Amino acid sequence: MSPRTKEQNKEIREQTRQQILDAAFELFANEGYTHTSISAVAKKAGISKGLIYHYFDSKEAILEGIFNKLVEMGDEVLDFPEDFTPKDKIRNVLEQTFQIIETDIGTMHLMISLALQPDTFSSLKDKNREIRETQMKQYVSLFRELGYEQPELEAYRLGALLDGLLVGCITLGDEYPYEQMKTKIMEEYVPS
Amino acid sequence: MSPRTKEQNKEIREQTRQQILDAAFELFANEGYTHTSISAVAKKAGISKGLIYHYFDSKEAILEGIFNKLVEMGDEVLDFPEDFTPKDKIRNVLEQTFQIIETDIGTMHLMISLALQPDTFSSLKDKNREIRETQMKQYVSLFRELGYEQPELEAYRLGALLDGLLVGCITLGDEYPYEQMKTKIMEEYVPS
Amino acid sequence: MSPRTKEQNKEIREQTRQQILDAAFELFANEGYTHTSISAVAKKAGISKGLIYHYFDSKEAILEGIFNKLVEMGDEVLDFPEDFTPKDKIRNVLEQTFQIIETDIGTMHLMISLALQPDTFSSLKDKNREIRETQMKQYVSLFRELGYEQPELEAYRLGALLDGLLVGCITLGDEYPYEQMKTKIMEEYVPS
Amino acid sequence: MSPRTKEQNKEIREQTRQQILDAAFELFANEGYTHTSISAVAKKAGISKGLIYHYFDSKEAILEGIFNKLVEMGDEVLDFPEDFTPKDKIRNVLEQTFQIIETDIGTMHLMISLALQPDTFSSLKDKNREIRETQMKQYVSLFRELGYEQPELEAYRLGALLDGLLVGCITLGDEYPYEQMKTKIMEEYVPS
DNA sequence: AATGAATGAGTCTTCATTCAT
DNA sequence: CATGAATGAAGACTCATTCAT
Repeated sequence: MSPRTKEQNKEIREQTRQQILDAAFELFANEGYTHTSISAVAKKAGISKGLIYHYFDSKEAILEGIFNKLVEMGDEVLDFPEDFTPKDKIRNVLEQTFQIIETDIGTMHLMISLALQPDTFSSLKDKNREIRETQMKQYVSLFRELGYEQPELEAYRLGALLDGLLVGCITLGDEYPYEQMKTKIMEEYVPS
Repeated sequence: MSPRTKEQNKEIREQTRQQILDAAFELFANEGYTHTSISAVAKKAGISKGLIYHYFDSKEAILEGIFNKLVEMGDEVLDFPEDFTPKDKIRNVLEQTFQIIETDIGTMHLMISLALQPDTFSSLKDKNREIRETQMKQYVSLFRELGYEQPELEAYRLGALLDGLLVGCITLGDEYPYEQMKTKIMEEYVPS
Repeated sequence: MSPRTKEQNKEIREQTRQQILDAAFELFANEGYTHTSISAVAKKAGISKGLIYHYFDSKEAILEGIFNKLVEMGDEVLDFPEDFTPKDKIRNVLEQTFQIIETDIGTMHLMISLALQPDTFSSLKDKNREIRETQMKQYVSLFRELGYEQPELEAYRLGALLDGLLVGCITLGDEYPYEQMKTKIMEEYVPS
Repeated sequence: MSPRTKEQNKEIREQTRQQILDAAFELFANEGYTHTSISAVAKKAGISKGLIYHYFDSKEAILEGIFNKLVEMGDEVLDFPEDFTPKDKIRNVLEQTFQIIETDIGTMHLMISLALQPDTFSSLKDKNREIRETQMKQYVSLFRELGYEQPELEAYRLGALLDGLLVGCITLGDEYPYEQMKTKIMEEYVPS
């Protein structure tokens, strides 16, 4: 007799949207963006192809949706309690980063491969650049607090080391001496 | 009227093959593999579409061809005169690597993006993995010669640093403090 | 809580129906029938997509609804006071026709483009044909009253002239010497 | 052994292109542009869907191709021998126009319906407008030669009459008193 | 060795229509 | 009476690959 309430609709929308995002993320991460068809996303999400366009304007918009989620994730890394000493902070940052690499390697893989793809997606590239710069600023202020002589350069160095670690993990997988690298890096920045 | 000699034929073959490879590389690097069509490669190489299939079985085969060239390029880095001291060697390796980053950033971009693409052809992945392992072995023996305690780990560490440097250069471009990083890394491994 | 009375319902129905018709007409006229989506009509009418299907069986049915309105409009042209002389009548017909062209060019544009569209729904074509025939009959009796020798043919001639005028206005817009043509036609049929 | 000669290719290209144009024209004219799918054109032309895009950039480009042919057709009407008297000329123009209406009503139908379609195809509209203006200029010079007082207006009047005739033929078909109208118009402009 | 016409499967996207609420 | 989420068929267009010459 009566239409769904606005809240019901909102809930449905939110849920379906998330389904699409989840399905798309898994496929994009595993098969690559280009090799994933909208059909495949729809099938994985258990909905019709057409419905996807009810929620996203285009295939690229889905990607952006995913990216935004990732950005939110990344932002969490940067916050830590106020009473942390600089040393606590850097340890914390490193631990959280390792954590992400360990649990969300797929996410990181998707992010870095998108960032390095030569073609398309300039919007994503800009966003990625932004993320990196934010992160760098955090690192810089950290190294400054720690009394490093060249905090800026140190920030980039740490960034490079972590990016390289990620690249290694992705390309070599289990053959990469991840644990040892982790330990080594930790000792380098947070000598026990 | 006179048929081409076998040598002439071979020469022509080699030349055409190289034309295709060059055209494909430039397009793959600038536009991305997926966004580059065989037609475009043919046009850029100045030959017909059909002819490409006389030289390569498929689009993927062209990519492999490119990759092989890159591998050869990489191998050159690893050779140096016998009379080099270990310190000379590491300096030389670093210098050559920086050289490549500076002059062939496009090449490196293509290589790393292919290596990280989730959907990338497994054959390329294997080859890429191989390259990396070869490189690592070289690094290891170098660090061993230099008397490092954990030569293996140091090798991976250097690899990570250089990969990360590359990622930085690609994503941030001119905004990346490349020169300073270069100096810093040099001083770290080859203190003057 | 109190249910709406039947009359209220009827009123609402009529009003909503009209809203749909108005919205659809404007869009069809400006963007073309094919390029107008039901969604767009719903949005413009300020109602939901589904509701449209309570009032009309299909997109085509909306078009028919519009057409019917147009027919009614056209019928009004044909009525005039009984005490008009034949000359008054023909002047009146012409004036009203010009009036419509001036104020409702959009309407006329839609009508004629629908009438000429090859694929147009046969139901509309029949209706259109009907309209034209009715009009012709009116013209015929007018020219008969006026004592023309070939009233039938004159009717078709006038019809052609007015249709052609319309086509000119539509295709050339402001560049069409509408006012002069109007004067010329008036003088031809109603010499002052 | 050897590839097709350039001439062979050109011939093939020309022939296939024409096949597509013919098939598309027939379908566009009978079913309407929008209702005709590229698939249908391909099937009618006896070729694959993809091949169409080897010859035309888009569906609209096919339409433009057809239009250009039509324009060429129209241009022929405007040429007549130098020794014609003005009266000969106007008779000739009218006769040729009637000829086209009689033999190529489908063509005329397509042209006028495209010109009146509210949406899309501004390029076609411009071309159509151009055609009309060229025609008008011819008419004007003709009426000037014939000594009419208002050659410009007369040109538009004749244009309107012929457009209206066309509209009548299209909408009423066999029921339209075409022959009588033709005679009437001829007598009006070329009194015997 | 070389050409480019031809194929057809696959891609993203749109939209009239239905249906649960 | 009213909503808008959901469907699915259809459409324009792309492109790796094949093949006759």
